[in-house]
Amino acid sequence: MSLETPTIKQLEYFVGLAEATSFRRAAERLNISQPTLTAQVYNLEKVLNLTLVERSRSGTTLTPAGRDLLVNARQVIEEMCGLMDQAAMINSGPGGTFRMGVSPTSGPYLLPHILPGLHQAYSSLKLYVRENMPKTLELDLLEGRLDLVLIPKPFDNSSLTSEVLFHEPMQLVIPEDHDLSKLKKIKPHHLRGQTILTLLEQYSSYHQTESLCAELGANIARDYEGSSLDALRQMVMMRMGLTFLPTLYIHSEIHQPQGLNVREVEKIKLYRTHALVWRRNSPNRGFYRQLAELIRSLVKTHLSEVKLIF
Amino acid sequence: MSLETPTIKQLEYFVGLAEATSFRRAAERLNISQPTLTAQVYNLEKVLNLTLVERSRSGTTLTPAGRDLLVNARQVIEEMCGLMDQAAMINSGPGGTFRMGVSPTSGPYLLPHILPGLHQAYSSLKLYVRENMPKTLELDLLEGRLDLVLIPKPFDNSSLTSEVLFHEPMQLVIPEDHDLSKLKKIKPHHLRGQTILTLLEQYSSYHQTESLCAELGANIARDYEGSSLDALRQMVMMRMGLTFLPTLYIHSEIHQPQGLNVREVEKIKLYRTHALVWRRNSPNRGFYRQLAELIRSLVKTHLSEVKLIF
DNA sequence: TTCAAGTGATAGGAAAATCCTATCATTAAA
DNA sequence: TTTAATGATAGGATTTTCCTATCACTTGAA
Repeated sequence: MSLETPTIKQLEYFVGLAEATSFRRAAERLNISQPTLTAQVYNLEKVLNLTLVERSRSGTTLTPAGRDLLVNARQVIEEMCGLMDQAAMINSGPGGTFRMGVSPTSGPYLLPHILPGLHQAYSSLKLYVRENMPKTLELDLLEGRLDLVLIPKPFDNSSLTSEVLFHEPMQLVIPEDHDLSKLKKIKPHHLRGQTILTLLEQYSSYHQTESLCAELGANIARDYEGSSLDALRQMVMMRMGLTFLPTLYIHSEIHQPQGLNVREVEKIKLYRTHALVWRRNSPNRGFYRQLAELIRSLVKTHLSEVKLIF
Repeated sequence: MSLETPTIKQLEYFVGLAEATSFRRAAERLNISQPTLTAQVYNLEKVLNLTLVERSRSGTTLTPAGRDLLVNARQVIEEMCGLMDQAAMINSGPGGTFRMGVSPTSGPYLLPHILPGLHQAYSSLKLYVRENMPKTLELDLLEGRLDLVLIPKPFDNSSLTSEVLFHEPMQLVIPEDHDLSKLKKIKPHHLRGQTILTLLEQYSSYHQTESLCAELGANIARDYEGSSLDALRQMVMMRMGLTFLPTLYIHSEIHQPQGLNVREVEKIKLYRTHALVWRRNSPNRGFYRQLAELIRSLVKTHLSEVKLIF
């Protein structure tokens, strides 16, 4: 674009004049004075270096150039109206396309229960969901590539605000023909010497599991770290060890752990804490807070049969 | 559109800020001061009633609303660029779509020889040609529905300017088996008592023919007035009378008057005068004058074999 | 911890643009 | 000839836009 562009007002005035075919009538319709209109149309002609309007003592006519540019002027105004409409849309509800990151260990098992309810509550809300490892998501959030992140705690950044959604118990998963399967109630000491499979270190559950194993005297399988819950399940079925899986995963019908047994370990409270995270100073933080509250209540109602702690 | 729209500048500033992700850098690129940018972006946000940009001490990020509206803003600017381009195009040569009216008695026989040359001279020139009766065209021109008219004189309006292009002789057309066909040279008195066919009164040649007939003692056929030169030719072939046809028509190869003879009448100078007409105060009058000159020279070179008077 | 460099926000005032009222000159129509 | 309507112009008030100087804060390096 060159040094100077016309003003939107000038275009509006020009279109108004073209429609009214008279400076005075147009000025009246546009609620401005006739000299103002004269001056602005003249300014427009000056920036474009063209004569747009043919003045006579009996009204005005467009020049050929004026007729051609009238089309363009209308298009510009049209686009501007589109922008205003869009802004109004966004204003009417919390709008815009929010980019949310989720962990692959929770997204597939949590979001299907949440998204319908969100769209019902905020019909104009658009979500773009991206799955990635929590550490990566945290960085994306900090650097503005994401607006919201839904991951298990913990995370450690002071410029981020988070709202805890709920706590999800982890349950021990063992092969059906494993010795421990015979036990109804598994006690902490049973785990001593067992091999425990975990996710990659980038996943937040890793460190939790690690300290737990250290406490119990169980070993962490260093060689095979899973990158998905499904992978962990497969590895347990192949007798590579035991693992802790989140209740939501176990509950999800698609992944009924056939050939596996699920057990609680007495006196051990292992759970992951899901949180919704955003930048501390985000202008939408008010809305994000509402969103967290809504998600919480949605989980409560839609996942009432799952043991979750709020 | 509501009461107030953003400014083009504000949109440009906003886009610049979105691209630079920092008020200072953006301000530098946009050649404005940082406080100005801050203020204008704030104004934009106020008009739209939205927060577009998330400010932090380490640069800026777009909010979801900001990202969505960035698209719209770019579109508006795009359209504005289109307008500027169009204006530049029109500026580079005489441009815009000129609406020209021609008489059906001259357009089909004259324009094919002219238009190619016009487009060669002014490559950006666009012409929209409309055929109609001269009287109608004159009104359309006066009321701004046309920019230019190419018709035979005369016409009588003081607010119109015209430039004579050339004079075109009219020639007598008679059936091959008519008595006068035997004569090599036809003299004025031969026409006494003959029936002369003319176009409708709305055509400019009518009055000329009328006064000539009165002078020679010939009769005008009141019952059958033609509305096209072809119609006149047909009527002559059906022995309904004689007529004067313009040289250009006779010359046009498509209408070689088979079965008819063309004769000049001695001492009679009947011709029609073609003129290019425009509104006296039209801003393009300078260009129209050039156009007339160009048409004249095109006719001279492309129709040199036709006897025309300049 | 300290310091330097970078961020956006703010204040105050200058410059430019926008707009208005009042008026003029010309034209078209009554 | 008069009357009403047209667009152009002058002068001045108002609003917007913009700049300089400065502040408050954060970040990252020393």
